[in-house]
Amino acid sequence: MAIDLKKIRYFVAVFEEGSFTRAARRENVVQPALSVQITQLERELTVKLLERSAQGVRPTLAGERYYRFCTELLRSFDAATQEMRDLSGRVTGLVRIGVMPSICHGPLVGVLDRYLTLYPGVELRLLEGFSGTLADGVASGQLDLAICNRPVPYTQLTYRHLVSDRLILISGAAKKLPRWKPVRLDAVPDLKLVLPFPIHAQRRLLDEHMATGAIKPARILEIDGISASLNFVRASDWSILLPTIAIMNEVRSRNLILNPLAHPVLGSEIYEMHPSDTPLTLPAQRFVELLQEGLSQIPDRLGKLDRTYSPGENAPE
Amino acid sequence: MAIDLKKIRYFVAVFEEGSFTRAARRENVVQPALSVQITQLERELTVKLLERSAQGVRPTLAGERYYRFCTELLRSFDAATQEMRDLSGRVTGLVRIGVMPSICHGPLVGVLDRYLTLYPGVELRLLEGFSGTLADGVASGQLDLAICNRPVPYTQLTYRHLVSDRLILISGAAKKLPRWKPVRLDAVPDLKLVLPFPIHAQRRLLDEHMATGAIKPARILEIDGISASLNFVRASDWSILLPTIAIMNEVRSRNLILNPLAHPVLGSEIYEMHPSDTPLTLPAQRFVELLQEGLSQIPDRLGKLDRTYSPGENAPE
DNA sequence: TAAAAATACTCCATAGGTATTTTAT
DNA sequence: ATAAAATACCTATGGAGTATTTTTA
Repeated sequence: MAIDLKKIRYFVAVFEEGSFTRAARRENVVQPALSVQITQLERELTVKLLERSAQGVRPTLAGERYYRFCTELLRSFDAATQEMRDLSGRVTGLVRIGVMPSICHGPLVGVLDRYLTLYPGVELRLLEGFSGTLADGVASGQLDLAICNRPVPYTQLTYRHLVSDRLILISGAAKKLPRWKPVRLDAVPDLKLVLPFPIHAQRRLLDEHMATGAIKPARILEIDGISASLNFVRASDWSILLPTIAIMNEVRSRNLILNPLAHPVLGSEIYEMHPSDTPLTLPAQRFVELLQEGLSQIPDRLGKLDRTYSPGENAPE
Repeated sequence: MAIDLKKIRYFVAVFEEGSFTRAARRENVVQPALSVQITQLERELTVKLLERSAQGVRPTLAGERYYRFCTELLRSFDAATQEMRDLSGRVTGLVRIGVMPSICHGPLVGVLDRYLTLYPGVELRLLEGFSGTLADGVASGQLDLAICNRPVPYTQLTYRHLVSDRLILISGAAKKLPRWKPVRLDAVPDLKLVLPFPIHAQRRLLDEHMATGAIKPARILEIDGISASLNFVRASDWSILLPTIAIMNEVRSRNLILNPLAHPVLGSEIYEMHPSDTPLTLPAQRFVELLQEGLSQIPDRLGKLDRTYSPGENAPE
């Protein structure tokens, strides 16, 4: 009867979905449940919040206003709840994290595993995405935290540098390059390069170097998606430029040839990003710590590999 | 199971009452109900909010923090709910009003009656109190609105002047003063004056005039409470100074003698006061409108009486 | 007529009540 | 020994499910 957080959540869902039926799906209830709850809400408020039609619902002016209030309320409620959980010292609660693809492909696997066993009380929600998407997610409160390259500066977001990485040239075995030998990109003969889509910051950086002639690919292929790209490269004589962390799990793979870049040296900076007005929750802090630990081991290992192992062998058993 | 507004209200009650038992009484539920709800809340938050003892409860640090959040949440929730109700144009919802005693005694009676019949959808909560109490109530969010004299300026409160009134000398019939004849207070022989307690602004004003000799009471009696004072005055030859509005319902009473003040002229300003950051809700607005209407009629009536009726008769039938 | 929402009912989970036990001073 | 909170158990209100009707584009 009275208004409670459930009614408010339901209203937010119906508002955002523009449909009782879709909102019911999202909230894992049945459409009539929402129908009666929203009707009761409107009766309590003595005001119509939504205009119903055969195409779904559109908010009234009052509905728009109430929606803004509801999202604000839920946001501060969730924040307070998490703050209390953090105060207990036990790492529990919900944490929503966005991670850029190269890290998802590389170090995340091991970090995730350790994180989940170390903190069994945590409910983790993970989104793989590019810097722009992730920044939007964090800015809109959909994500608590994102791991990404520094994107177009949002003023309401705080960035913290985690680690500096470098791009490495990755080629299929068919490309007869000397393993581990540093290469000048403008000196690689018949360089056939797989590139990500032009929307990504990484790609724009590469474009600049192609414009100056520091990178002179013979051919270009655009594939968006690390797995797809790597699988293609593996079975061909094409190459791709990725942060070293992205292939940390494939370092031993004999059908990938890895070459550090002698020129140009292409950096890849990895940042942690969260809303400026909300400090990281405890589960989020712990995630960053574990990830940073995982990340900091990479350069060492690659460097060691670089020094120790001769052409013909990527790494030891 | 999940945290909802009910749990939050219960926690606020237990926190404020310092006791499950008292909080249960306040919330109209039974003690074990609160006990399990608060326990569930603590489990959800994974943190102890209250330290239980045989003397009741005291909050933990986390409890203090959560309480601050909860009151803030409930406040903004209630405000939003009322704002929605106002948007509907129908005058509904809860309105909590503080009113100073002289108005309670005088014009409020008729105004209340009209208000309640005009707006049957309104739930009214009324507190009689003095300026200081009322200002505290409004500042702390316990009251939506107060009708009072302008008190010590709170910065977060907005005042609006409603009407100017004057103090009038009210004496028992045993005090043989000429009815309705304006008097100089320093010329009233054997003036025995009933005064309110020194904490009130009104009293401090009178004290100043007594210090300057503008008022020279032969004797003083302190009674706090208009009804008590008037009843005593009615049956004696004592006098009291009150705003004219306070005795508007007793103007015809033969055993009260009323004399406007020729000197000193003592004003009584009546203000409406509410939190600066929250505009008046619709039911509150309507209350002020009705009250102002009721107040503005008083000076006319008294003025008319003053001119028309001779000594020996206060007013017509 | 085909969607989407509303209505009517049935059922069950859970909040709240009653009785009692535990705890701390 | 007393006062307060916790626990155990029971009851009933109300939220959610199922089936169906109503509405409108």
